[in-house]
Amino acid sequence: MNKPDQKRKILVTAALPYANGPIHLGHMVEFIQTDIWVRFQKLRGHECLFPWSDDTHGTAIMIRARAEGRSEEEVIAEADADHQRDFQGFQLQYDNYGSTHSDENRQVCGEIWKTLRDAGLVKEKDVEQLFDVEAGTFLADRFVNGTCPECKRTDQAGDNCECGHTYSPTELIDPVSVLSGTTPEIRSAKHLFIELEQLHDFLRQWTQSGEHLQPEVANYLKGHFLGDPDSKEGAKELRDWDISRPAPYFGFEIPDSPGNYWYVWFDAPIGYIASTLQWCKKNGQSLDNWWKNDAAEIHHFIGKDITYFHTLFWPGMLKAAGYSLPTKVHVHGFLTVNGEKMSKRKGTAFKAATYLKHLNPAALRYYYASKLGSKLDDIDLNFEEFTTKVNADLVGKVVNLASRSAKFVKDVGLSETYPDDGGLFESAAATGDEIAAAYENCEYNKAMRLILELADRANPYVENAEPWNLKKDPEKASELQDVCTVALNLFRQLVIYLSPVLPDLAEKTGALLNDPIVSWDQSKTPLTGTTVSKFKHMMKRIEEKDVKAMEEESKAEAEAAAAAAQTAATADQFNDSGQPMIDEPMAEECTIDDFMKVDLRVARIVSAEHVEGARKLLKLTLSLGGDHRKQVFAGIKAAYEPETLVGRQVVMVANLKPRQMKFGLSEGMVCASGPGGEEVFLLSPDDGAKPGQRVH
RNA sequence: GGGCCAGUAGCUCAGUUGGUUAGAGCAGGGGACUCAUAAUCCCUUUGUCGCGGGUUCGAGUCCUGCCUGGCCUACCA
Repeated sequence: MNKPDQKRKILVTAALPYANGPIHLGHMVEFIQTDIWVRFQKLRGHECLFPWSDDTHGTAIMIRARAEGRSEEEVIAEADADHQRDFQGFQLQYDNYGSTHSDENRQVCGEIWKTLRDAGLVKEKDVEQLFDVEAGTFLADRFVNGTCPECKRTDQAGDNCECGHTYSPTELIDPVSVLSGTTPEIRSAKHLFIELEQLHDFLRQWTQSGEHLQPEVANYLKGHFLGDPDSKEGAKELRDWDISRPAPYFGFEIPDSPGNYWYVWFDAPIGYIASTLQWCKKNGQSLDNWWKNDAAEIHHFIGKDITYFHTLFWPGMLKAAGYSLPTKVHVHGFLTVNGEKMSKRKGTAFKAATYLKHLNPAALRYYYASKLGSKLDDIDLNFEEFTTKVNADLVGKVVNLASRSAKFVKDVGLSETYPDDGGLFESAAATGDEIAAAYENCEYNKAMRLILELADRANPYVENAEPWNLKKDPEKASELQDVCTVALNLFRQLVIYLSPVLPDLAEKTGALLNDPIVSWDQSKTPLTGTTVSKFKHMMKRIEEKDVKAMEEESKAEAEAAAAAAQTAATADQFNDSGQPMIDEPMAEECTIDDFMKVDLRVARIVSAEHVEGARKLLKLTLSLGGDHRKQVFAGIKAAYEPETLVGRQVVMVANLKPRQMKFGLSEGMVCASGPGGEEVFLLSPDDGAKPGQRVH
């Protein structure tokens, strides 16, 4: 299809990491897979662009921001920084890193939306959904628990029960909002839908052509969604896709539908385009050159869980909006750890950052490469295998070639002409096409196998040539140089083949032989006549203690998180630190009369605002019920966003003598604990307390 | 419940359109070497190819039933 000597224009994407959490080694399977493919294409001399982005919208981010008392923008900015730090740690080579909460994304979403409207694909329908009155939000399924209408099991998820039944959250018996613990009410709201069925014929043709998808994936779509017009059951109708959410929602408001927002799955994949647009602006290119150009290929790398979105909605949207369709969607399986599903609770959902503290990114890149094929099978991270594989293959076989021969030619460099090596170099060069095909088809495991077979031929060559004996005889100096020239060339050839996986090793090899590795074609011609630098260690062996240290740390993180969650949820942990009492020792004994002098009252915050010029203060208006209002300046600016405080009940000192402050009169104090700054924790009464009630 | 995928040596996997005694790496056993990060090289043990039927001159490979595991099952991000 594509001749190897033809320069291709390739746009590659990986799934956009969600801004609601850290990157773990499961994510890294896909990101490393994508990065290897991108580096491979560049090495082959193709023009390859990898625009990437955080995925930032949706209810989950909104809820999290509220819970943490800060803005969504703060939450996603922090996630963005954390994600990119991890990606750089793993040597991922993306060209642009955007955000789905960007101007570019809003713009492209708007343009695509308009074409969908104009094409008559959008329709409105009323949807009944559970609404949490206290939290003031509609509840996505996962934010509701209740009793299964079928088997009456209690405490089941909003859309399915462990008995296997699926239902709508509105059918739940005794539904409870997991946000507030209150009983939500059913409310009807207008939603916007895309009538995907209008694109049925196109989607069948596109998914079943055999060009764009792995056969299992095409099969899955046919069996599940599209049906088969030639079968007994016939074609199935594609359901309408609900792409709007009513306010409040963190996302983009739909321009022609005020109060409604695009569902995160509408704007997330458009983030691929928006990130490309950002890159184009910086580099003076036209977006259409990538996204509306038949000569440009588009490749998506995704996990099998999001197949549906990328193989039906996404091509449907692109088609309707006049953009290029994906050339290929590459779907991969999940990561298991030591044969089991990753578990945050058990601490086997290793964070990328935790891994990087203890281990070399190259090791994981190689290990994943050696396991990844073109199928959807899950791959397993087994640390014993990981250690032996990296040590035996990379250090023992590949790097060893350089480490056992480079120092013999440090002073003389490589021979001027490439010596007779019995055809080793040439046959390994011939294997290059097969290795390249394996990379191209995402069969990295096959590529690694082929490369290691070559390494298994190179080491015996050195063994038989015995350079360490040649060294002893000054008359055999040129023979020694020749043997090492062969060994180093075989080594360099392997490193070129491995360079998409191990960019770091490629760079060090370039430095050793004073000829940087920049192109796949360098594997076809031996390097001669260059000087050879002093050999330095290129890759460290993996030590068991480092693996153990990472496992321990991850386990400790998991336990700490679990303990924190439990303390918060049930206050059932009595192993609290003694530090606060040390920081602030007990005050002098007081009498009940002393205490009664202080009039503590439940109050509701009815307004909260920033005070211009104040560094620490927020201005609060507190209601004690009826028309009793108090104005209070509280030093909690660093810990709370004003919007999150409104409506909240707190405990205040109501009879405190008013005090004239720089910004106005303060008529009381809100009770809070903590040392100050960001560490301030307001006191709140339990549910049922009423503003104005005295605290005894 | 329905669907997709997988099940080959202790472990990780290769086995092309069915064709001779089923392969590799790691691990295990024995030996060699000492240039190299206890690295390397040579030799070597191990299989009811998940189970049962069927098609065929011939099945790991095709069909079928079952068992086991992973995943998916659209308003979940």
